[in-house]
Amino acid sequence: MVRRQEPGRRRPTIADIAHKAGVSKGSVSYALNGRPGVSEPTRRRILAIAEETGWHPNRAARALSAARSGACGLALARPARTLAYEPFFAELLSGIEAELSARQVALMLQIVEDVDAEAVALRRWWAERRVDGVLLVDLRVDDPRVPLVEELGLPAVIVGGPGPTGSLPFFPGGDAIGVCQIVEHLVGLGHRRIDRVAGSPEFAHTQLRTEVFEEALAGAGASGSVVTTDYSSPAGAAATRELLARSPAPTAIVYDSDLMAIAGLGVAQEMGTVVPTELSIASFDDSLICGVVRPSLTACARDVVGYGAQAARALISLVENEPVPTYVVEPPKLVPRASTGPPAGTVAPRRRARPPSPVGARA
Amino acid sequence: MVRRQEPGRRRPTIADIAHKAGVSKGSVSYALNGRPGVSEPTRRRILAIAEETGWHPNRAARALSAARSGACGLALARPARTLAYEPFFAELLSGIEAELSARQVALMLQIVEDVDAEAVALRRWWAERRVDGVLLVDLRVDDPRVPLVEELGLPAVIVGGPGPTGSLPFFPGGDAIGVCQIVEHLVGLGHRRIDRVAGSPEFAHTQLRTEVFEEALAGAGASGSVVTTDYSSPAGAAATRELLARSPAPTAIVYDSDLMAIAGLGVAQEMGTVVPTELSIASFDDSLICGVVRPSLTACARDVVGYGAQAARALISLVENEPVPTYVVEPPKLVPRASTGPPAGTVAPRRRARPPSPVGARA
DNA sequence: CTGAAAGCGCTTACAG
DNA sequence: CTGAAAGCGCTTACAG
Repeated sequence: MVRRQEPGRRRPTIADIAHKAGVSKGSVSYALNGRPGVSEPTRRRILAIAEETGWHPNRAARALSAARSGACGLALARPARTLAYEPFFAELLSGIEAELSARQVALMLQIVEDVDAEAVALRRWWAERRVDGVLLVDLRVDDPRVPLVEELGLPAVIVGGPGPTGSLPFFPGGDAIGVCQIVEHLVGLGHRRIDRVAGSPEFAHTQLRTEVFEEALAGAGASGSVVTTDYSSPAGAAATRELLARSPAPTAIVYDSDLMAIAGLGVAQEMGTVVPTELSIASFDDSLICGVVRPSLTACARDVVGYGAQAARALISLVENEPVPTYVVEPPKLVPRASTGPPAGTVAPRRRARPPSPVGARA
Repeated sequence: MVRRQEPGRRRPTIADIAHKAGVSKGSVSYALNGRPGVSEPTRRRILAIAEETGWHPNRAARALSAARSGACGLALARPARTLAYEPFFAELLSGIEAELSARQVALMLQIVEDVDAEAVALRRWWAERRVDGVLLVDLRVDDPRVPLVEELGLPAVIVGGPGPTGSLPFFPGGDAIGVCQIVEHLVGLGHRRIDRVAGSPEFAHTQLRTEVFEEALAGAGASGSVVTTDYSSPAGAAATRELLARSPAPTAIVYDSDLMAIAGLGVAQEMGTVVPTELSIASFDDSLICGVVRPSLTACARDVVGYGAQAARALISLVENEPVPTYVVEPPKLVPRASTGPPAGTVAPRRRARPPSPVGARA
């Protein structure tokens, strides 16, 4: 076979090292992988030559013989610009990336149309041996990916999953605790009519939030309804308009994402509804934006970077057949800001807005 | 050789297909790759079997024989959470990802400490044949990566580069035009003392912006100074404090990133400096945040997602030895908002702030 | 048009 | 401790 002539420098192989060291390729491989089967002096000589020639293993060759690709996959069925607009995913990716990079594991990231396309991507990665394992986010009720990875024997970890699903390790995203904290906060301020602008109902975490939301309201003697959306700003705006037009109107609205909360705040201001005097607004995820918009937004802050990092670490352990480490992330924390206050007509004292520059201390 | 027993389903290989079709592996390879050398009926039979068995090429095997990894690399010397906090990178990555995903090309992404670590990563990727090419961002003056990739013969494309560097295709990031637009806008409003809070001076695009900024000021008979930072919020805040304490104080400050502009706005508000009456603020990149902060921020909007997509496409062409497509991105566009106005004492009419919810229309 | 074979660069049992 | 060899799953010149 004749190879296409490559431009650029030639890469040394173990054959080159074996030749220089006067030993076989097998010995070189043993030495380089720290395995028994070579004498200490030989090992040192081989390592020195590898070092001085700048040898690194050809990943394709190693993957082919070791049946290990050194990559993990994440297929995401969200709009293409989600990475740019949803802080949640940028943060999650940041955490995943840090963990994988540190271990020289590559990430296959693919943005697709829908769940079915996700399954297609997973199956192809598996068939191509492109990845050693996958991260599953945005779990759906009866998600087809779960039985698929189980059938294929493809190591997988669920991130931000609502709870145990099939045999897969799952890493909860703090949705239940977060919703409780927000409702408690609002109820504590005196609200009894609290609506929620939710994300896509197809996602299991949306359903979990809804269940917890309704239970929490009932438990507190409050009421409210849930409008689901596709997470887009326009949908968040439309839902807000709809809720504010109802009678009786809610005195507080909870949003499933910062993007929608901002859109909702804009609608309220357009409609002349004063926040928080006439309407309290609370949001999820506490991205940078919550602290700088006026009024600043009360939000539930989750350690999303931590979720990503821990899930990635767990997946690596799973792939290596090591015990999956225990999940330790910061619990969600409610950050009260200027967008929530007692409902109109209440005598409870107004909280003061926080100083105007919480931003400077963040990055 | 005995393989580790893999759990899960067995993946079909071309040998399986050859066996089922009663032909040689070579014929299967030709048929599957759409090459001459097989009769049409045979080809169809082979394709049907591949389809029905769910065959996909083992990427490692293909990479090993074709000397092509099917991956591109991006090493980034920025703080670990940059992806989460700097909208520029999330948007760039979003564009790159969309383009690569569509062509089944993987992305190796690695966040490292400094330029030297970037070079180490590139060299390792090259030696491991991990990537077929790399994207170079945050180009520095006399960047060591340029001679390195040239020496290695590693296909590379510069993204957001200031201009031609070595033999590499470069994709300018609109820095010069953007700075001009901002200065023109401010000068047009009557400002004559305009300072700038810049990013890291080590980056070539920072230097380019500085040159253009100073020329533009001089050309307009205005003056001002530049303070460089590490792009962090605290640094942006500190620089603002320093500039506002000077005498004469600037009537306008230009920021190199939204993150720093927001921090600067916070400082101004803390110091009781009214924006835009006493101080105009303009920023770069126009992320979501610019439209929702109060006052909303005048910013130069660049098509960062487009930069990423085009650079990725160009890199793929380069790797495939095809002609690199022409660069066509939206030019930067100044988006005037409420944070800029005539300097105090000017009689020019105040512009009105835009309606409060430009956000709802965006996502 | 088709088959048999070599080769990509590793890993790893198996003999010496 | 060391070497020779087979094998991972492809691609591709070379003979028939």
